[in-house]
Amino acid sequence: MSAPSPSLTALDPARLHLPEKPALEGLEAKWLPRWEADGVYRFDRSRERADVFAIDTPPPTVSGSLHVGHVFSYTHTDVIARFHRMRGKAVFYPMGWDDNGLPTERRVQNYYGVRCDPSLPYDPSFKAPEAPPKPPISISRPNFIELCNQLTGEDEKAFEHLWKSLGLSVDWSMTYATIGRRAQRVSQLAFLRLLARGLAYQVEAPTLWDVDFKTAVAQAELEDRELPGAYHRLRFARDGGAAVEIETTRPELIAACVALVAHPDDARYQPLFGQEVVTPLFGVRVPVRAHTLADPAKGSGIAMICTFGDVADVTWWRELSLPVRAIVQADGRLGPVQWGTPGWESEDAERAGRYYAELTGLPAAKARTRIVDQLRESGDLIGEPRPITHAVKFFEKGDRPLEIITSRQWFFKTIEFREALLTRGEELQWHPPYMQARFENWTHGLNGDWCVSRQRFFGVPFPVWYPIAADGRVEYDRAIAADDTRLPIDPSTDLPPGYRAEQRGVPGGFTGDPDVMDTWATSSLTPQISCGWPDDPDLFARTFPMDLRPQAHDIIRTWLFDTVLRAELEHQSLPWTNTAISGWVLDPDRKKMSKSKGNVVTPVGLLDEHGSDGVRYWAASGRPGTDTAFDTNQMKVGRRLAMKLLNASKFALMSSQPQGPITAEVDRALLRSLASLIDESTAAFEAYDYARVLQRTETFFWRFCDDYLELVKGRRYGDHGPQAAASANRTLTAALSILLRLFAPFVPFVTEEVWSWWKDGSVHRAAWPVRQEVEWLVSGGSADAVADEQIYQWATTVLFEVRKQRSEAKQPLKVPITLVTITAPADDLALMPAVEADLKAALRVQRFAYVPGEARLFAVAGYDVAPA
RNA sequence: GGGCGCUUAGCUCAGUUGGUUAGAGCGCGUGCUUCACACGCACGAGGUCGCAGGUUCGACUCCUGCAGCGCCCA
Repeated sequence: MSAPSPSLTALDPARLHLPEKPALEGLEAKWLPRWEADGVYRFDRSRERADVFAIDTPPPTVSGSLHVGHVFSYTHTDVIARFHRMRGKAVFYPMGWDDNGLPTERRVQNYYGVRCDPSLPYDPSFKAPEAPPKPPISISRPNFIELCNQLTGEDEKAFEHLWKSLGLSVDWSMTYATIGRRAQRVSQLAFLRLLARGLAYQVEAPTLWDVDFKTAVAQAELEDRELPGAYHRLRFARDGGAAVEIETTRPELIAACVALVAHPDDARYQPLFGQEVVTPLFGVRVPVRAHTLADPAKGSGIAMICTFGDVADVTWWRELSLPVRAIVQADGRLGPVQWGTPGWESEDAERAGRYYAELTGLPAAKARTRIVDQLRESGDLIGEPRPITHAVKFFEKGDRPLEIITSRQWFFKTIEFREALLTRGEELQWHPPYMQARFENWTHGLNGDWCVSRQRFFGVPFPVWYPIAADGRVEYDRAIAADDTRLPIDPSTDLPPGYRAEQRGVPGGFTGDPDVMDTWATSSLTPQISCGWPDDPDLFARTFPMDLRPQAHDIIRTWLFDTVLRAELEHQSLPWTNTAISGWVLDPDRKKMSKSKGNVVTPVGLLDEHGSDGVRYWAASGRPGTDTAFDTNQMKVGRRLAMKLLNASKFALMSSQPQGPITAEVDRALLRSLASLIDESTAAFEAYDYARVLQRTETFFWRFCDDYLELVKGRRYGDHGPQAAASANRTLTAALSILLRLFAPFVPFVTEEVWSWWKDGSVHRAAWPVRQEVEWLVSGGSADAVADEQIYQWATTVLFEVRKQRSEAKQPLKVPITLVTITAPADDLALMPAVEADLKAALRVQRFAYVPGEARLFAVAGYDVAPA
């Protein structure tokens, strides 16, 4: 890493090696191994916190497919990382793999044709079948986890290959996996610390439940899906009064009804509050209650409360202190009920049992169909069901609507930190700023603590056991925590302190917690995992809180929120000071690209076809937060830019002697405008607006090629003497040095290639350009600067006017123009002497003549067409 | 239902505190093998800036309403 110095823009002729014919092909293969061998992106952990730029890289789910969206957003991060590295920061840029959880389990099941059965013992000789058998074979949990590790290992290789090909400047020596030993240790330790402080707790409570995966899910994993349904109008009998009619979309839950509810201000139902009604079919007496959450405009304005049909039921149940009458089981089927026993009292238990027997064991959807027939037959269905479309809550990866099941689950306290989290959201610097609203929306809308246990297999286990009482009852409220010096542990194989192996699962012994943590319970600790908490306090002090969290906007409610929460709980601080939110990649129809839509493009082929620099160019032109259309055209443009860089650089360097003081007005003007570009680019980068830097630099570069290079061509070849050439040559080398460094974060391969022709060391470790580099070369006050700028502007005007006429006359450039007569104000004409020689050469004009006048007129006398 | 964002040339997008005639690239058209580059060069055509009001000497830009698209939340 070099500091800005005059040598950066200087040329050592002895060092220069120009290729005959520069090419883009093979640059990735040439530079990737060299960067790795030279440790160009290695983090220097001797640097103090103030000199470190720490990035909390999103660990991709390796079981997901490689996606062009990955390429898009990870390029943004890399561009920022490279900028800060060039500015002299020690960039802390590790990569992680997020491989635990459902996506991996699903993939392993399908890939190998296996199912996990935790009751089976480990089979050390088990080998995965060649082809997935049907039906799937059952294997033990340890065997299943082996397959998970095997497959994720392969997936990680594919991801690493992609990232490297893309040119991410990650320090690959710091890679972690969220299922790795260190990540397990950190998440178990963090859990135990929350447990000790009472911030982690377990409770038997209604929990969102996926009936296919048979696991609890968190609020953050919900999504609404529009589904056809129907309102069923039902009759509830009332002693000595007219029946009450309610409307419900879930009549199969009548047996789970514990009350009716209406709005306290609803005059229609006010007389009923406190009275009892009787459920249809099952004859259960339930109270009519008042609650503001009941919507008078919805249905008949009075609803049945079941335990539990939806999240509103949970609220009513809790706030109105209602009993539990649960019928839906973990598998989504209606469970058996003994009518007439305590909790299941009925006016007519025999009749209730008869109806219910036909429903027992049916999945909810089938039970609904059946009960509608029963209701029709009993006369309790008023009219026919009215079809509607309504939003139903699903697990985002699930296939059937969620149920709400009462079960024992671990929770992290979240709700009581709502205000603190909102404050953190204000402290965090959002790029773009409006994304903070997503965070606030979500945080305001939280309706419960974070359920972190999952009834899955491939994940981080809870490091606790429970004693088994003499009567065989598991004593959940006496959890035995693991010794935090021994982490990570697996309670299904490791022993709790003071117990022997043969005491597992027997009265007087113990049992391990069977669940694993929500994948986000580990992923929310990526700052702690990568920064060395708590085992490497030295590294932690140099990197935490980190500088940047890049991520996509769709996981603000999960990854970003959870990470802010964990840092607040453990460190009472933000985990990072900035977050850069990237948009999505949209297909040409402006739909989000996703696997399920089948419009995904595999990125590896793109890199081969357009070159890494070309693909990066497209990605980097997408501003933070902005969805960007997938556009191979832009990749081609990027590739063209890279090619142009090769060729223009060759020109700038090929006849670069002599070098000398910068004396020409246009040279000074060019360099001064480059100084402005440096200022603007640096400011934009500091504001995370990398796309602006690329766009401005590209525009400058193209003008540089089309106007400046053409203008000085004759002069630099010595047509006007060595001093004039020396000025042009020094300008060309300086401008090239600065432009290469401005482009380096975006197109790292081609800039490194060109840099290597004439400079030592990597351009990616070279100092980011500063205005001072120009000022070392160009003297003169602001009056000179204005005059030089006018001359440059005038030169480009003449260039344009004469080119236009040559184009209209359809004359090739090799045919000289005999005479151009310029009519213009005297002020303009006074600028000509400074650029006349350059213009004559660039435009092939034999002679200029000048006529003072009001309007600008450029008259081409004729072309000196050589006789055929 | 609440919130956020977007709407500028055929396409993809710039347009920083309101200020001459609204820009670029791609695509298109017409030419050009010009000794860095045909993965090139020159030139050209193409837009009443989503709609309707308002503020202002002046609005793509600020305000209000509406519409369409997308996303977040309930």
